Amino acid sequence: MSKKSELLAAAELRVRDGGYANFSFRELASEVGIKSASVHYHFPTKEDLAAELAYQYTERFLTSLGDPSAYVQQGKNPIEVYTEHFRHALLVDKQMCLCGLLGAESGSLPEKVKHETKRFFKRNINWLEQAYTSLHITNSESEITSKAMTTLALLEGALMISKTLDSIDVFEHATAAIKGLAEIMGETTGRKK
Amino acid sequence: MSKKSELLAAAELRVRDGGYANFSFRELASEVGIKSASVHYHFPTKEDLAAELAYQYTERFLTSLGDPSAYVQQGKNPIEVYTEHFRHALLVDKQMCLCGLLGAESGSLPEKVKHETKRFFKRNINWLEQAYTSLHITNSESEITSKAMTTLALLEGALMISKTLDSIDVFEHATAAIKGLAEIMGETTGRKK
DNA sequence: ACAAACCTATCAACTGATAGATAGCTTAGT
DNA sequence: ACTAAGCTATCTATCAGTTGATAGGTTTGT
Repeated sequence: MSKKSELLAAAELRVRDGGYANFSFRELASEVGIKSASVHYHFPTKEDLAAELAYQYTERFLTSLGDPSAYVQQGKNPIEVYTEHFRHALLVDKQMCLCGLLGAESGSLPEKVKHETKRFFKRNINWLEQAYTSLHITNSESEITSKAMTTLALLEGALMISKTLDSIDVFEHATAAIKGLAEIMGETTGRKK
Repeated sequence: MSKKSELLAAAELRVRDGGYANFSFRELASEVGIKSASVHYHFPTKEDLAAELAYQYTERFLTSLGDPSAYVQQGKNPIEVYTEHFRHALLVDKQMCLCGLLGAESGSLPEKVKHETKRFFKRNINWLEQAYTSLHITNSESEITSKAMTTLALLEGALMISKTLDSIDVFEHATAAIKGLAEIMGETTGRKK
């Protein structure tokens, strides 16, 4: 692994724990065994480093997710695959979603970093829309968008609260609610039961 | 307003924008017109200041919410009252929920601050449980807990994402889903349709 | 010869925190 | 009524530490 990617890995741990302010060039440098001035060779400014971190995090996340419709063809539910990624963050990584944390701080984030954070959410909503479309349970596009956004918001919120309370309860209830989303929304949006 | 509460007000704006690291004693001091050393008179350490901020935020939030069952008696839905509080943060304050942000950072927060943040969430879940109980739509206690946790997670997540994307869309879809929660959960938990 | 990857040394700025002084108010003792 | 003691809220001055960033030099591989 190159020093550059070692730096990003070290930064990721810190940002997912405490946000943008929770890492310094000196810390990262000493962790990977170089000097702080050398970090500036790879990343001109702190803003650049964090922006690239968020960019690569997004790419890795989406690559790992793969193609939503492929899961359906295998008889798997892509939404369950998606929730498993968040469960992994909570139980294995024991860390926040990088962009969940950056998003919360977005009000005081450098422009490039905020831009990459937005990109993460847009891409994720898009993936979830494709997933719900592939499941072809509901018809209207607005219902699909609604489910996609609700799913993402629920997972980000549940991850944050479960991590804070040191208990998986909120997360488990949230994912149970997502499983019910398919039947739910059809009932309340438009059609009255 | 006393200097102490002015300091807390100034700190709140900054923390709700960028988290624990986004305020300094000097900034607060100069904003309220005293010197940074004097801030230590009111709050021995930064940790103490942030902990008191989170404590008072929680008290103010719950006081403002009032008694959930009282709304039911007035023919109002306390869950809608609750979601309005979050909508106010998004559209009027244009800020995060203080504890939503601190919760995201909880991995690197001083102990006292993390404790107060946990307290916020526990109290809010409790309030929502009372609210869903007062509505007596569903019966089982675990269904009520599930709805309470899901509602909170959804609102915290939706607020964060809507703020980041600079669009109310995610928030609107999330609150619509909460309105559907009553009918939803009964369908999916236990009873099969 | 050249460039990528690193170094040393240093900068100005900012951080939380402390020590010690002061002015003004309140209270208790006589 | 006067004073001594103590509290509240602020100040000046300063500390040691950290921060992101820069200029310019060195090493290493091709």
